[in-house]
Amino acid sequence: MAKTRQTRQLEDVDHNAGPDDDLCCSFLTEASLSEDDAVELGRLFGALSDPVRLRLLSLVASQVEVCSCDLEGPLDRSQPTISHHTKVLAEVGLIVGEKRGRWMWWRADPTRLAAVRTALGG
Amino acid sequence: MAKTRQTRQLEDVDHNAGPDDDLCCSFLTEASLSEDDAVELGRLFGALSDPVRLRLLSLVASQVEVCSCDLEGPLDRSQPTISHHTKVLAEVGLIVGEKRGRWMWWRADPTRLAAVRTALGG
DNA sequence: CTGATAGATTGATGGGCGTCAATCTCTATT
DNA sequence: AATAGAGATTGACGCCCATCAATCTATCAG
Repeated sequence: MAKTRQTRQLEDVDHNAGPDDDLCCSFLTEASLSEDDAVELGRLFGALSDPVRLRLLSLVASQVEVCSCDLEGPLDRSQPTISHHTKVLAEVGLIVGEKRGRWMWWRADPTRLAAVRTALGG
Repeated sequence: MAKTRQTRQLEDVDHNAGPDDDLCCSFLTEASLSEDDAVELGRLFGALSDPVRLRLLSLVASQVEVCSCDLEGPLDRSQPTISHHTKVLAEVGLIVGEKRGRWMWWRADPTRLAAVRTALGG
């Protein structure tokens, strides 16, 4: 820490953001992000930080619905790996799955993507 | 891979995206992301996936300019750790540094943030 | 020149993540 | 009931990352 410069403590926020809450309105460029919001946002960006997951999301988002079985080929990854990535994306709400018969169908949640965009200063 | 479903190979893209190119126009929800774009975007999101870096960026972006020495306090991290995080953010172009005298001053690059937003489907 | 300070770099450590083989569960088909 | 296929789970392996102490470099004050 320096001596003659403006500083700003964050601390003491008491911000009880629920588990997977919608990061309400955190405008990254407006005020200092609360610690909890930062963790939540970080989780979202973490889910987006893997190239395979990004292409997976891109595949799902560019169609109405995509079956898990149709991801292994284009993404060139094993079945367990695909299952892992869909799980990660689903856990942060970027995609939503529905099991029909033997197949798992995935849809993108545009609301969630928009939330990320907003957090970035939409 | 399944049998009776639409598939789409990506491969053979010959996409020679430069080192730290501006991810031109990748609209996540429109077409399948190229492998190179996915790697580049992933790097950006990776830089944003750490809560400390998000708060750091938030601190910098909410002001005209912030000195490194004024980050250790609010972020509650050691000097080497702050230096590491600023480096990561600078490497993907989210912040830009300028050394003046003994101090390092950081600015956010709104263009870069906007690029991420666009890639998300702005 | 000397001492002090801001920041970068290095090395070490602990933890998390991407990947796949093997296995398990569930569903549909015969 | 038996077989086969789709997806989830587990365990293991290698790699990357966040963190800090120690050190190095550069800049200013005296």
